[in-house]
Amino acid sequence: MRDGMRDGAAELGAAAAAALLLAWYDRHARVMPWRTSPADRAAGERPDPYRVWLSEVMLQQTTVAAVRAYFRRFTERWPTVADLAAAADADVMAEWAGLGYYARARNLLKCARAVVADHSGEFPDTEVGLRTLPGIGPYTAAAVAAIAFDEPAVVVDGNVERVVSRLHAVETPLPASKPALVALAAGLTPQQRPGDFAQAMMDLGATICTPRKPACGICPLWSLCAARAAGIAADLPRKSPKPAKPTRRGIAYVAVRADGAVLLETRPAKGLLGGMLGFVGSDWSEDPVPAPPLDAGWSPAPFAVRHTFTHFHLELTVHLATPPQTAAPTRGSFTPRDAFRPGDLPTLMLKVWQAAEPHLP
DNA sequence: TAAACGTGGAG
DNA sequence: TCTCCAAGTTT
Repeated sequence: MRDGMRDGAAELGAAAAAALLLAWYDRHARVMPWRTSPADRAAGERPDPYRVWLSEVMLQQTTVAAVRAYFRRFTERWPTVADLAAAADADVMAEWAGLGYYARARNLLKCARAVVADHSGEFPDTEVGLRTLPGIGPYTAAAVAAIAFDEPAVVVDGNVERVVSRLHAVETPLPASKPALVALAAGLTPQQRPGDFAQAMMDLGATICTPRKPACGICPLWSLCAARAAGIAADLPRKSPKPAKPTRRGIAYVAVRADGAVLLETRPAKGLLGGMLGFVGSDWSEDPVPAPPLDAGWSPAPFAVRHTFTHFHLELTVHLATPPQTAAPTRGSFTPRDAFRPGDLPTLMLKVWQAAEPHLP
């Protein structure tokens, strides 16, 4: 059984924290293309669920600075979920190129098509309903429900984990502490303005309650923060150590015909860079197996391409060739030079192209 | 539960 | 150079 008096005190503290945070947000909310201002909402304007969803997916593990340009291009090219659902896969993957975590783009299309096919073109207006869609997990479902539909869902991202772990001085390391942090966040979440509250928590984490050197001196929750009082704010949240990254190697084959056509392939829909355009190559492993896609006078390029993924370093050797017009590759196909936009490539492949291009005849 | 899954910026 | 980290989801 829970202690009624202590619960009452905790509720008062939670209400105070939410009120302080919302007051701070009203003065300091950052302007972003996917947000409506409190003033606009007071005038009756509602956030567009499509834009809220699109921004939240783009923002998964990705900085606001990186997302801005992509959000603008996507919404200009595909203004509604129906427009996106009707887009060609290759166009969406190309537009996402460079943003990373490409499963998001694949699921983005699946989700848009599911909304059109199964939900009459309207996003479900509850956390539970949203959770059933591809690419929408616990965080995104709660965020869209709160921001677009005013549902008091408990929104917990990395910012909220940090803010809450400090506010309550939770010393258990992540990810073990996650359930406790969600419970604490639930206790803070108000019934009124849940969308603003969620965005306020995330803005606070992004601008004041930062991972390193938090600006406790100007924090609206200063007076309520247990970690600040204990002098350990900068040490929280504690995290379990991460495993070291191994180095893998591979070979990329860059073939450009005399007419300028470039050999490219669309990568398999699963796995690393899945669904993205790229150069044909070997596997990536400790001991890669060469796999030239056609008989040609391949010559090793005088450089290597290094790239680091989430869980390993990659060192690519590049082989160059200028095959005849008649060459028939076993993998990929030759793309006319004027149809090849290097910007459609994921960053690793763009690095390969930028390194190889000056060495072509 | 843990591993897979990108990238660019900050310190 | 190198580690950490950013509005996580899927398998």
